[in-house]
Amino acid sequence: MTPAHEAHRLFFEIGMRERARYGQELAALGLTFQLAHALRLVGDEPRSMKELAELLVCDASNVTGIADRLEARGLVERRPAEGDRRVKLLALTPAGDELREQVLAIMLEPPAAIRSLSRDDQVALRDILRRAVGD
Amino acid sequence: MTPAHEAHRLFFEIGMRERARYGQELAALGLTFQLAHALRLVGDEPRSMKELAELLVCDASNVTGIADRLEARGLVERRPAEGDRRVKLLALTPAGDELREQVLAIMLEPPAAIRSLSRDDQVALRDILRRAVGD
DNA sequence: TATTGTTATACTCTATAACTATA
DNA sequence: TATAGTTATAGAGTATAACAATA
Repeated sequence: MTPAHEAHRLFFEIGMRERARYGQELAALGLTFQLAHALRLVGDEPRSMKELAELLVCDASNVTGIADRLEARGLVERRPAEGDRRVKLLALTPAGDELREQVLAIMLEPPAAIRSLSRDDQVALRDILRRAVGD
Repeated sequence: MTPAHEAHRLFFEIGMRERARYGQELAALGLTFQLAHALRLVGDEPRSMKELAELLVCDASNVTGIADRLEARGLVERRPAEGDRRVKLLALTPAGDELREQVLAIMLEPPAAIRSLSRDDQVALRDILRRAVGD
């Protein structure tokens, strides 16, 4: 097994653990991954439904339901856009903004596997991953 | 942003890209991630439904449907287990074994981000990830 | 009584296609 | 005609609860 293959295997293993961790923690907030992800994206700035579909990499028809579920919980609201009456913008409510902060805390928390590394290893890992994504 | 946080962000980014890549490639084989994952796990050795549920980290009731879909496509078969007539073992058919090989080729292929690294970086990444998962 | 697998039910995520109201 | 959003529909993944067969 090459170093690249073994690195990938370990990468995948850590990723699966993470998926389980934040899945559980988001569920404790009553959120699925998709809803949490949408909440993150809407929070950066108000988004049209179409924009959100592109950011979520899903068909536009799904965004109706995602927005419905977020809106039903009072986390976002649909607003008319200026200049084009077809467009609706999704914007966070105060409650949505508050919950989004908790989502960010969960999603941005480094995995235990990374936290367990020495400071030097964390820096080396960051530098290698920067090169990997082509910085 | 700490090195651990940035490493996590980059890690997550590579993971999302990978998810999209193998999602597409598995779809070309007519498989979802869950079905492909189940096929991988069954292939190592015949598994009882309960075992498979544990390995997939899902409720046992889901495995009935997963097994149904794989069986409908002739990829696995249910076999009686010896010694306990409640238990059914899932085993690969020859067609399932063949498709599983293609699944493994897709899932074990290192991400482009890792392949693009120098040999030294690949080795360093592997070693750091080994330490991260606690080897 | 407890366990294995199944069924029934319900919710979410996903895509495609058809529809509406705008542009 | 084309686009933004919706609705209808269908399949897959998920969980809970109730059930049959077996232990």
